[in-house]
Amino acid sequence: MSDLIRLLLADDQDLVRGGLSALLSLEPDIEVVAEVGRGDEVLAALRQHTPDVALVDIEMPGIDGIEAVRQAAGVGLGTRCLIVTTFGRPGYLRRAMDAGAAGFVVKDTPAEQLAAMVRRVAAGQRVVDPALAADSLASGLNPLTERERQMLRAAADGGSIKAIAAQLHLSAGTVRNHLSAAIGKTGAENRHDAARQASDNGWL
Amino acid sequence: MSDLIRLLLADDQDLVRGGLSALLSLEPDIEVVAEVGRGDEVLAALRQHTPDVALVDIEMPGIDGIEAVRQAAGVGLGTRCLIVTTFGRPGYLRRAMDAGAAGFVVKDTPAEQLAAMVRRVAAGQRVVDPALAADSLASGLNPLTERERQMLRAAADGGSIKAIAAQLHLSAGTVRNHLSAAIGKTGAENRHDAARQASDNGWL
DNA sequence: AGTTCTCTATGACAAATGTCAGTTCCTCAG
DNA sequence: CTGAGGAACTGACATTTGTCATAGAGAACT
Repeated sequence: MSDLIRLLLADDQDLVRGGLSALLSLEPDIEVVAEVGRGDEVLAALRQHTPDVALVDIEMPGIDGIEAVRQAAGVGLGTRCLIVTTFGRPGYLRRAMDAGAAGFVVKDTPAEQLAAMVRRVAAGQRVVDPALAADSLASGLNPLTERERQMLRAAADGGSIKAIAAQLHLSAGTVRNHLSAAIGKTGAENRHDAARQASDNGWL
Repeated sequence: MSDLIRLLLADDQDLVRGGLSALLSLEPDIEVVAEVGRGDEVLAALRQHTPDVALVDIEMPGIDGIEAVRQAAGVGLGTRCLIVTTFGRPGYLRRAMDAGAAGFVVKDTPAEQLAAMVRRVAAGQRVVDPALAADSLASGLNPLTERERQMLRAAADGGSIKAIAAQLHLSAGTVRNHLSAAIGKTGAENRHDAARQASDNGWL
């Protein structure tokens, strides 16, 4: 067991990444060995630096942080991934853990606790925000089919049903049926409401 | 003129605030004298600590950062405010400068430049992201009336026209007319599209 | 082989929505 | 005082949207 934790930082906001780097570099037992600003740069950086822990944001250009973690878990480099995100959406937590993340914290966690969480993840423990874990269990599994998620993602841009149908190469009637199903499952009033709720739950 | 810049940090995300604090504390000529996590705590902290510069996020609970800057400018404490935000929306920049901000930067600014910007603001200069300034000029003034903005804010939650009418104590027909006007002004297809576009421009 | 689920699609119906024309009231600049 | 413009409202109209019944094709599971 090494006494120095080697860390990779992945966050698209330069100022936030730099801040976290400064914060963690204050710890004597943590060394930031690499920083990336895009999800699709994570895997290459992991291969090059083989850090002990990767701190990964979800919202990033390229691929999102959860996909990046999935890729990292697939190649078996042994890096343990800690998701750090702005939005504590229940579905995010579940998807992150399914993808092989070792931990999940939101960005309004007290700054003093971050280093402790990194150490726990490095030591092989799982770290999860307790309140968020409760939410995740309460909100249940994602009830939407893949097709319904596609419809809601397209609907979130604000276009008409005709536009969505053209975008997905389907008939307008089919789009309406899928959206109607999604509205029913989410308990929403209309497709925009449904898209918002599904997004808030991290289902898209 | 003091050789030590005394700084206030206002950001609702504890991890980001802590990171920025660590980042700026590395600079020998900058001292973080106070941190707050809500917009409505800014004014009291300014009064208590009278810092030279305040670094203020826009998205915060209580009141937003732009309103906090307006309050700060109103009482004439001499603190110069630098807005630091996630979203580089044209309307935000204009509103921030109107409120009396001394500078405006987005969170994907390179971390190494932050201290330099704080120094420039402390020295009495104005600091504005050039690309954003161009966008702001190109996008023009907010074409929406106060009433239309209210409608769009309410519509963004996804409710029906009836729900919006009840919320604002208006008849459904009036709400439809205002929304129709807003749709026309934004060139949107429907009210949800209009709400999204107005929000992206920082008009709400 | 049968069951179940998803995806696709059509047609019909009711409700919600967007548009338009026209009116009243109020405020503010000239 | 007058005119311009915004806010509020009504009624009428066409379009869009949400719902439902129905149905065939394909995949997965028993």
